Amino acid sequence: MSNDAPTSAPGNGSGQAVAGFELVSGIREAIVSGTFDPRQKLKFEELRARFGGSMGSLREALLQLVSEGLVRTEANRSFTVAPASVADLNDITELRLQFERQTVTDAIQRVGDTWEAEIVASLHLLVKQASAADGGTRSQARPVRHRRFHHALVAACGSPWLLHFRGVLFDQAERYRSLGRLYRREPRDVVVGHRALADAVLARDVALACELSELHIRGTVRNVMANVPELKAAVS
Amino acid sequence: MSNDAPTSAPGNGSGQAVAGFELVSGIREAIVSGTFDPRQKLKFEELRARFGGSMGSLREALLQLVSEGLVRTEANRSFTVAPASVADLNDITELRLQFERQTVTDAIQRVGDTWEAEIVASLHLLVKQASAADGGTRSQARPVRHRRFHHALVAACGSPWLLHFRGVLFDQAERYRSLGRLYRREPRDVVVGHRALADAVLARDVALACELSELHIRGTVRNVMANVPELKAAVS
DNA sequence: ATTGACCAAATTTTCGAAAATGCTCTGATG
DNA sequence: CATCAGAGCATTTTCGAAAATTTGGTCAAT
Repeated sequence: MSNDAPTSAPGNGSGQAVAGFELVSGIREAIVSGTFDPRQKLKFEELRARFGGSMGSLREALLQLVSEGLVRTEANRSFTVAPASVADLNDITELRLQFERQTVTDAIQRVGDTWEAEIVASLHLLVKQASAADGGTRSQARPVRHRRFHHALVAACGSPWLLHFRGVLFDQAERYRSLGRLYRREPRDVVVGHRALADAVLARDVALACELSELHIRGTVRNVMANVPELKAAVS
Repeated sequence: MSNDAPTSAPGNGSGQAVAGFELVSGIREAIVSGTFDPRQKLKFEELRARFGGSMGSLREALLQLVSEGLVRTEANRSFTVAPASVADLNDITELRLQFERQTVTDAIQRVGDTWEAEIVASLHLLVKQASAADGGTRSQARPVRHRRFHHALVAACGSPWLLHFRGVLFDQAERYRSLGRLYRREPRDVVVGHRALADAVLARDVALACELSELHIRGTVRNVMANVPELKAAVS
């Protein structure tokens, strides 16, 4: 989906990259974008045909995705795509609201030049690519830039671990977001909402930033719920 | 250290086990207990001598530990033990306090028979083994039972993801706890504190349970800070 | 008709060697 | 004297085959 540093938990050093990168992002992309259905069994043979890699590499990639929560496995049994459900989405959403509030508030209270610059820069990239009707590159780069922008907003937050957890949930949400995009006709306007959010943060308006954040998150959820047929009825 | 289901992120199904279990817990134990120092380089050759396993298995185990935050790695570079620092401990502690409050409060508000039973049972195991001077089994089973008890207290909480994050931090804290035990002469009294906590939860006393929780966590931290020489001065 | 055991096929897990990559020491050059 | 390039060494990463485990089906017994 778009991790520059896959599932690194923060101790207090910097993030890290892990081998088999292409594989991981490839499979993640397939899961997130709905190419593989929830609960589907992931056979090594198939994966190997679609993406390259040997047994070991594939195994590592899948294990990585397990730790991200996109794939499930029991000992000596096969790997399956993690199920998606309304209950799960609700859980993720409520926590996201909480974490986003906390990190944004913290981040705003710690001023920083490079931090502001990164917000402006990532926003620029996001809107620029939203306006370009360049379909090919768009579908690929879109989640990456979206992720980067939202990360920039809260990156100055003082707690590496809270930042990490926020990131995990953001990625999980990306899966549901992507599901929503799949069933939608006209693309939502990503520019105005994000620009307002950035302005609020740069203006150090905590209350406004929190409110816009909540609106943003809830809006996404509402959209997904309305557009994805499987989730309307699906329980488990 | 004591995961029954290593680093499984919760979607909404159940937890999962992953292969190479012995290896993972073995290395984790070595890191948590301080056999391997923070920032130490983990050479495959050494690991292979101490624990069994082939290249691939070891690699998988280490990758697993990376996702747990106990090991670091950069692409095509070696694995190292995650650094430990005061800043990290403080971050973990603050979040733990928050998550523990939330989960305990939630759990108490959802009554449940099997839940109460599990609390009583796990507490029984914990105190029973605390009184036994059976050193051999103790050092092995201690963290497992400790973990199980604290998990039982909050297991009824409605949010799988919050429960997951709480667990991650609990395990991280176990590393620092273990560091503290290493340098301490007489063992702390684990019985009274835990029994009081259990009583408060079973009596549905939210305020008291939260307070005792906070005391418990802060007490651990204070102990670690006071007893571990490396952390007194260590910055990075 | 249902249960239990057993065999065969399919799939996963493990393994150590081969290939690739990063690291260090030496020697040469500005 | 400091810096840089190259070769040799150490370590990691990748790979596909062998071993181990699960799954599904068949047959006999209750």
